[in-house]
Amino acid sequence: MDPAATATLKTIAGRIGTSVSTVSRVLNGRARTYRISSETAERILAMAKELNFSPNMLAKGLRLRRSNTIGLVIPDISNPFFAAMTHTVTVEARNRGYSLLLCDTQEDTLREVEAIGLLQNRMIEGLIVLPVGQDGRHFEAFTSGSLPLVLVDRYFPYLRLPYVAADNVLGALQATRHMIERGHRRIACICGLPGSTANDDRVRGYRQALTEAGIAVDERLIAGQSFGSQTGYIETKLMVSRFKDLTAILALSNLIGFGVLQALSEEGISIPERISLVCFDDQPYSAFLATPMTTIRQRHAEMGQLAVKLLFDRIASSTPGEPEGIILPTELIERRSVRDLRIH
Amino acid sequence: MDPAATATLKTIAGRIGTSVSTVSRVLNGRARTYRISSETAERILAMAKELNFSPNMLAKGLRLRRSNTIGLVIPDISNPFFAAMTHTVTVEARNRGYSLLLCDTQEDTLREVEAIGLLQNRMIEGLIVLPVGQDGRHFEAFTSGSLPLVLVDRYFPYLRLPYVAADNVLGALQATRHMIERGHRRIACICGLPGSTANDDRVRGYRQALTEAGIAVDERLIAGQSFGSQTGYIETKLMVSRFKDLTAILALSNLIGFGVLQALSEEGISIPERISLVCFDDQPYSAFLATPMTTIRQRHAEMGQLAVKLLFDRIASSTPGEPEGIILPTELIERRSVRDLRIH
DNA sequence: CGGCGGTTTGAAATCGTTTGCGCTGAGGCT
DNA sequence: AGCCTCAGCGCAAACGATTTCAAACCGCCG
Repeated sequence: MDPAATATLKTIAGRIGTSVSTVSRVLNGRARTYRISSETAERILAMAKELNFSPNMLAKGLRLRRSNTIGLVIPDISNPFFAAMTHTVTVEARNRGYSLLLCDTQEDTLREVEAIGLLQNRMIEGLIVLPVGQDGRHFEAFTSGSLPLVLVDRYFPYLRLPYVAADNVLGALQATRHMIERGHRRIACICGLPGSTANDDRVRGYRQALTEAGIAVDERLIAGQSFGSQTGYIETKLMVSRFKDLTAILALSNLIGFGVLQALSEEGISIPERISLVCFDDQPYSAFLATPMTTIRQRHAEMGQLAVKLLFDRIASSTPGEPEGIILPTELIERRSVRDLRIH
Repeated sequence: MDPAATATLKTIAGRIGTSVSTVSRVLNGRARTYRISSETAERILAMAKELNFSPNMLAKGLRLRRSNTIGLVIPDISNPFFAAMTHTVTVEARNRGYSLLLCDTQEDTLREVEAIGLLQNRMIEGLIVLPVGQDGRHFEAFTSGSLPLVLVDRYFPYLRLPYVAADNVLGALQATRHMIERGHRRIACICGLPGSTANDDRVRGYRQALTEAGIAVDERLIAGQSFGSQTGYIETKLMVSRFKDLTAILALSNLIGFGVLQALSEEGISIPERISLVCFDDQPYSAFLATPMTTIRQRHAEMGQLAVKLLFDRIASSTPGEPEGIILPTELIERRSVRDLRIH
């Protein structure tokens, strides 16, 4: 019924009356170089097709010490930003004949460490990690280049590892300047995971924009501990009740943005009339929101493609070379969630 | 520096001065049953820890004929509906000690077939597929139960295979009835991939609701060929220009909904004043759209969990038993995108 | 007729694990 | 003394593929 499940080199060899070596050589297209008679070769090919043979990748991987597999470790696939990245990575990997082992760490460093260990046992040839980002010690082992690794979105400046990330400082600068130019002075910054470059760079951009405009940074206006929507919700509730003079919010992720939206809507605060808002991560729905959202676009498709390219470059060349860090510019997508305070 | 990469049973055996068999047995916790002296066992354990040993899963899989891996085949991870599903599947798989091989078929049956073949070579122990759904012939081989498979979201009624899906007929019924009850008679249905149960059942529900209300089904009001946003965009443009008496649209997916939104916004048609809209798939952003969207919620988290449960039940029990089909009810989430024509 | 060269193929080792079976030596029983 | 039992472990064969080394066969030359 299904000999496919069990057809092996030996099966073919047995039926043809030849040895496994010959079969292997023919099936790997080495018939010529090993001078297998074309008659034998054809019979083997025919039989392989008939039995619907395809090689056991485990055995192959064991022998060849390579598995044709790469690993992808990601904090949370249900986040559309990560999902988009995953999409391009799977497709690119497939195009190169590689399979993809996926781990979702749920934004938990411990699970991240576990996942990476697990993947290594599976003899993956390369690893793309979107790290949780607070702690990077478990990546030190990779600086030797034993297993190609590329970091995406968040990275560790003190580790010599290739990465591709968005220019988070620039993004926050663009967002904050945009609001300042429109007359905003009291701007809250609702943050993600402290310690991650994605967060800290954004906060730095925010501070810088304020400072260069001669506005004192009010530390109480900087709050938040994670990239989830709860952070946005809670911090917004607190902010609007505490600081009546607040006119704008910078949300450091799309999920945080949701929380802000929810809280503002519950409080009956309208955007942008009472509070202006800029969110990180442009999304398909951003334009269709009640107030079309002004956002900072990160080029996630390009990030994914670059990560794959970087990774396969390293897989291909045995000499790793200098690890590159690629920073992609961000872009401000202006819609209607920022009010111009100068008019009126 | 990193002996981890190369530590093997042999390494440990060599250092301790014992045989690999003993090491294997101890490391598998079989010390007692094989009567290994506790002294030897402890030395082995200690050495394993020291060398940071962890077994080569390829070799293990080859020998044991099981890889501790399952496969997930999905049309498009960047679609939030699928992303949410993927999230629960990865997490559940991990909780059971399994890894996850992921394939994105880009809604292409050919790639789907390829992907499934590839995964089988990797000796996966089970497979969850969200099929493209038009053609299911390549699933026939699985009805024998050789490799546990569960279908999600779309399925094939003529194949005896376990599946978990939403009650699409019900969903469309709920949506269409909702609109009819509010006085709508001319309701367009913008469809996804014809031939897939997800699409066809929804269309059936739409027809049924119309029929039971005594409204003649106008075939020209049923259009669309794919679940993507372009379908929504194009068909909406055509519909509104052709049928001036149209008062409502049923969009059979969240992506189609985006297209509808875009087209309507370009045409300057307001929701729900001129046109009412109900979309399949409730999303986090649905409530925050310009017009909070009335949607049909499918319980994707439950679907993912059930799929995993079904799959592991089949993996665990060698006797497959009757394949179960599980249909999850849908739920209408009423917001404000449907106008009540009876008032006013 | 021995050896050589070219052609076609096979045997066997290897990758890292697991596991059925059997070996060895000590002690006890008759 | 002979035999059995049992603790404690090792040998070797798998799993399915790749690859090195060399064998077998042929014709042909000297």
